[in-house]
Amino acid sequence: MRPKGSKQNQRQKSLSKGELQGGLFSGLYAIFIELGVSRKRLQVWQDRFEALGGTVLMPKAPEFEQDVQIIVLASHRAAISKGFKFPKLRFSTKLTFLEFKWIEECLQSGRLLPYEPYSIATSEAAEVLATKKEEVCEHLEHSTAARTSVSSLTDEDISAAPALVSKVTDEDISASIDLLDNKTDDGVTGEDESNQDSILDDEAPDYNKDLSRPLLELSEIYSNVFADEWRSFTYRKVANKLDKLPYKVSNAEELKNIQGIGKSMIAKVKEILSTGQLQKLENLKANSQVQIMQLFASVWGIGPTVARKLYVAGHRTLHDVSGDQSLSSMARIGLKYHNDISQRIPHAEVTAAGAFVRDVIESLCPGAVMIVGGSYRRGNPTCGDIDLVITHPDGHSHKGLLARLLGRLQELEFLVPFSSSMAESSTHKVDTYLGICKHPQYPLYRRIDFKVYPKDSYAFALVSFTGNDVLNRRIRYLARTKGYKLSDQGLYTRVGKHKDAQASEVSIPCETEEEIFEKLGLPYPEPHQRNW
DNA sequence: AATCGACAGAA
DNA sequence: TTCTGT
DNA sequence: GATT
Ligand SMILES: O=c1ccn([C@H]2C[C@H](O)[C@@H](COP(=O)(O)OP(=O)(O)OP(=O)(O)O)O2)c(=O)[nH]1
Ligand SMILES: [Mg+2]
Repeated sequence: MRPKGSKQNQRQKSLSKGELQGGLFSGLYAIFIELGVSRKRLQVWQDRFEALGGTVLMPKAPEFEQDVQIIVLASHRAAISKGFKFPKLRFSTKLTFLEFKWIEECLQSGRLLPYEPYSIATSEAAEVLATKKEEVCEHLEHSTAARTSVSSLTDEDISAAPALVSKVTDEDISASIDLLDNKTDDGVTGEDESNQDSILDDEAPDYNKDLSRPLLELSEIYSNVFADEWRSFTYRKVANKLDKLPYKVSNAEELKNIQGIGKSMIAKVKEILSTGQLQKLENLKANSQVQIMQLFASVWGIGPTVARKLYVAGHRTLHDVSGDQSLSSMARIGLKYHNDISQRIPHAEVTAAGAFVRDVIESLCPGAVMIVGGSYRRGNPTCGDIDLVITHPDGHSHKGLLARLLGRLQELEFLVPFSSSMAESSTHKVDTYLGICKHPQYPLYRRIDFKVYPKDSYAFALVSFTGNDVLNRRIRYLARTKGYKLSDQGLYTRVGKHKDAQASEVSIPCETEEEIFEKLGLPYPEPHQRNW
């Protein structure tokens, strides 16, 4: 559904055959000659070529069933004779030799450009016919990994210009309560509810929305359409950063010294500043495949892979999709409640939902602790979903609690029946349930997450579930560089020096969030300061 | 060219 | 494993 | 995409 996590590192696609019609490159076959360009760059082009309907063939001896036109992309003429073995084809296959520049500009403009200014004259016959075959290299390989830019939009010159960041020092609103303290209270204890939607965020950095919005949109497209999670992630990080600046950026050069913002981003900011938009983004948004895939991927349970699969299968609307039998149960529910789920949840409603669940927990398991985490705990005015973290101070009563809780909530018709992990058992330390709920006094169905942890993991779980995701990834990365492994269940030391290495079965105990940040050498950030 | 968090759950 | 999700 |  959404971008967020970086999912797997490697491959993702491996969808079936050539498309029908629809994609920018649908029906086209191309061979990329990896000479004169970095592998990474090549990979980017191939991925996008396929993402938009094209089929990538291997340089060595491709074979086809029909007469098809094949485009051979290379950096220059010499690369062709050196890196391309003219295949002996059984059918008359037309080969068109083009410079990489062609696909680069096609991608940039979002249109299928004519071959003309890009064709490469080959010494041999421009067309090669043959009568032999080699091996089939349909495209079952597809390795995918990290990629790099392709951009090259407006130039990006840079000059010097200081401009410091600074920031917004805020004071907290919420108190941090970390289990252990309550206990005697009246059963289930809540926590910092920065009550009454009075979350007056100190600063209202709306200064650079016009800059961050387009970048965020690009982030979504890179994730949903191109499955390029890393690129998507950095676009999102930069967008967040711009949102937090306490001043309005009027000159892209001001961003030069901010870490995490490189020349490509500066160039884009520059373009937005001068033209009011990003041509690259506008082109993508104008592409129907992009629009449709984004729509599909906006459904909870549908990611870039399935979105593309559905598109290739010929689906063009959510109604089409709803009839597809291949949908996972999660996607089915995501589709059913798509309209409601798409709505943001007001702070007050999250508070009410939390209270509702808290009461049920209390009746089921006195003494249990529940905290509403996620963006709610960070004090955001609206939330995308409801995140609940549950544990029990006695160290064992949490076991089996989730199943009972879910059962009860369904009886009360708060939870929509949906077998996620309903069947408890759980082989892990953490019981997780992702589902849909509706508070009796509110009209819309909402996404809700439950996570039940043993008390020893509670502080870690709280940090993890409070996020945001960028913070989680950053501090975990930091932990790794310091010889630790941080997760939502503990902080572990790594055996072998720095690189690789693993283990440490036992976590370094931490009772509070403060302890965790302290051990990482970080100043403690209040929940509302964790919107990294 | 390598790295960019760590994990749960469904299929 | 792959995909999607947190 | 950014950083090392
Ligand atoms: O990819 C992710 C997504 C989430 N989380 C953690 C941090 C996050 O704060 C928490 C809850 O996730 P959610 O997706 O609900 O994000 P949120 O921060 O609550 O934002 P919102 O729900 O408003 O979209 O889980 C991650 O570590 N990685
Ligand atoms: Mg949330």
